[in-house]
Amino acid sequence: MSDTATGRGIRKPDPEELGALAELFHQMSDTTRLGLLISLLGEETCVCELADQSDVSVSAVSHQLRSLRTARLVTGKREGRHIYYSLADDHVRVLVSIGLEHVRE
Amino acid sequence: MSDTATGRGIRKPDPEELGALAELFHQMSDTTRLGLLISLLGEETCVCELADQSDVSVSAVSHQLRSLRTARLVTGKREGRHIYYSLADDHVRVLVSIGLEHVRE
DNA sequence: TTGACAATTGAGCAATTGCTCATATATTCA
DNA sequence: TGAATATATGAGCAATTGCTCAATTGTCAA
Repeated sequence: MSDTATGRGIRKPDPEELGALAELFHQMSDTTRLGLLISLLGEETCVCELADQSDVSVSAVSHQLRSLRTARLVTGKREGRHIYYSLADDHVRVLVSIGLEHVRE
Repeated sequence: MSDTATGRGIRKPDPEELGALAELFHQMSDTTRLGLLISLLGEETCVCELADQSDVSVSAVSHQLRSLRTARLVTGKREGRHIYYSLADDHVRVLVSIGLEHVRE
């Protein structure tokens, strides 16, 4: 069997995958970005509303959304003056869910 | 229902939980620490062997293990001159697994 | 066109991070 | 005891980070 290296069926990542994985967790490691992601677990939300919900400036939110966008964790679509952001896929939902389970136990 | 705020059954974390969650992901956001955690997905391993497997110094590994220990992601037990580290619980395994799924898709 | 609102962007700065190097502690064995 | 090995730790430094502030772009409506 090829995945005994890590036990229980996880194939050890090569350096490139390791870097990408670290980057994924890095995006979720800051309270501002993590808060944005958690807000987006619900419905798609515009920047100004995200800024209201968190307690950081619109500018700071926009900077962090850019980071999340570049890392392909969120996507935005313009509707008139507003840009509505949403989660790019469902992995974030699962990661947050497991993470919270850990933190709350 | 109380968990619609985030959709699909995740209750929104309070600020303290948010901080703890960010800290959890922070521990996994550095390639050195993440590499250590992934090494520990297999069997418990001593510091010198962890240092061999990664490509950082023993000192750097020890520093990062301290960080992981403080965050309660790993535990160490001494056996003679060696200290064998292992994962504190199974959440890391699941997080790495889901994360890799995301990165590899 | 003009004004107001929404969002992005770049520069700059304080705080944090992860390493190295030197030193200290712990354990075993001769 | 003293030497050798394993690990931990503190200081210090370069690199990174996340914010603010000011300026810019995009969109709508009067």
